[in-house]
Amino acid sequence: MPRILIVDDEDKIREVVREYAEFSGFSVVEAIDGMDAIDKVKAQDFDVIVMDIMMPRLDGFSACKEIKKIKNVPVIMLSARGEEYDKLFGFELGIDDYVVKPFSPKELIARIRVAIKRGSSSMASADVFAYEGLEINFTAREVLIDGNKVSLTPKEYDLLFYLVKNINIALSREKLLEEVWGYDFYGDDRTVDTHIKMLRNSLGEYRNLIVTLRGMGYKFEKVR
Amino acid sequence: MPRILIVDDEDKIREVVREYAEFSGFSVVEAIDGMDAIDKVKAQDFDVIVMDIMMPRLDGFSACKEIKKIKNVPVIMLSARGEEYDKLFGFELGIDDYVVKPFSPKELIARIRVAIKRGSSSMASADVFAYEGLEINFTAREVLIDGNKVSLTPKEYDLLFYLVKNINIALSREKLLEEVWGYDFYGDDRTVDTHIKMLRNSLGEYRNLIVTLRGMGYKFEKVR
DNA sequence: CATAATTGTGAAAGTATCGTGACAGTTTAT
DNA sequence: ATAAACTGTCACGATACTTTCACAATTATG
Repeated sequence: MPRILIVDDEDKIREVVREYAEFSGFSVVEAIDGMDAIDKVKAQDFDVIVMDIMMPRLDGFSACKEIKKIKNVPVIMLSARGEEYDKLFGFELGIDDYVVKPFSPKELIARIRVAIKRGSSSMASADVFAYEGLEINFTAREVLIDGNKVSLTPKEYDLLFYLVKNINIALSREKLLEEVWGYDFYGDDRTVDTHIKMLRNSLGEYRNLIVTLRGMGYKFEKVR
Repeated sequence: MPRILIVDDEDKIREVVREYAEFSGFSVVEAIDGMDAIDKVKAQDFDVIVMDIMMPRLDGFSACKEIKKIKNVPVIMLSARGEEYDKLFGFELGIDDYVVKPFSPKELIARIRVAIKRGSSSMASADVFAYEGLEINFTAREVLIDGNKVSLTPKEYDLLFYLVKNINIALSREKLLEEVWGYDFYGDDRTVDTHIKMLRNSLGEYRNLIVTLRGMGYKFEKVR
């Protein structure tokens, strides 16, 4: 039986969702705000979290951010009508879906089903590059070396992703600056070098997948 | 920036997809039904089309059929819950993927990315010159002899690339200096000779593809 | 064949590029 | 507000590369 966590400070909302969800065959746990939700997530596993944005103590976005650090659970946000900007902001946080209040419980349940299905199928379309013990997950923005998560800085991610997306293609510093830093970056060419250096250090034993093309730039190369 | 065409008669659906897609770095064009979509496809190029099945005037399947006659664009179909059409029928029409409503925008974007990647997987293959055991890959800035990588210096690459790009064309030292070294090089003519020497050494058994034109210059010659 | 013109080549001097650590300015987290 | 993390720049040293030059080898010419 799929387990869902419903997070909202309004009793009435929780009650309605619980009713429909249980009728639809889900097991429901409630949390009253973001802090409460984080505690529950630490203690138990859920298949999906349905969370309001506006809540006392800790809002939905912040809670979502924290939760994603703990476990990768699909999160569906409940947003009040007219919170357009928030949609974009939330998507960045890894929010899977939005349901605008007032919502039809039937619709919410349908979306919960979609989220669960997607979550359990372990994301069939996960965009991943793998080579020996090196795994680069573009979707999750995650790099694993021998199963251990490597934490990269934002620029390191961006640079690595661009290099890997253009595997076996020679890339000049200018090209890299334009594509990774942006066309409006008017800094030193050698900035690339420094970040390549740090990226190589982060890649440890796989550092040599990034080859220097003297007089030209760099390239990510998959050896055979 | 990849361009996507979203075809749906419901404003709300188009709006949501547009928002997420634009945030994800896509350029979005909307069409209100199948006929509209066909007009747009005739006028512009898209990387992927997201289309509803149930629409007034011209439905998604018929529109897809027509569109495929015009251009080969990946098509993702949106089907309402319960509209369990025969998937085989759809794939026969060249439909690349199905997303069932209500969908999570995040999932749709992921599928759009996959479709684009698939579509462009037949991307311009690496720019390569090959002759017997000699392979010159311009894209990767790589030269292989019998499958083994040959490491060249920057000038050797540049010189070789220019020679090969102008295969069977006689090139004077002046021309080579101007094109490979740059118009602002004010050095000795004979510098070319030295680099030709080193390049020939690097090319090993294929050294004689570079032919000396006495009193003139050099040329890269494909025998036979 | 002798000579001049031209090209091949090795070595040495000169130059450029890259990797790196340090640091200051900035952003982000706490 | 303070600490921590990140970014961009710089300068230094090691290394790789380029250029020049002198001489050897080759080719053309009378």
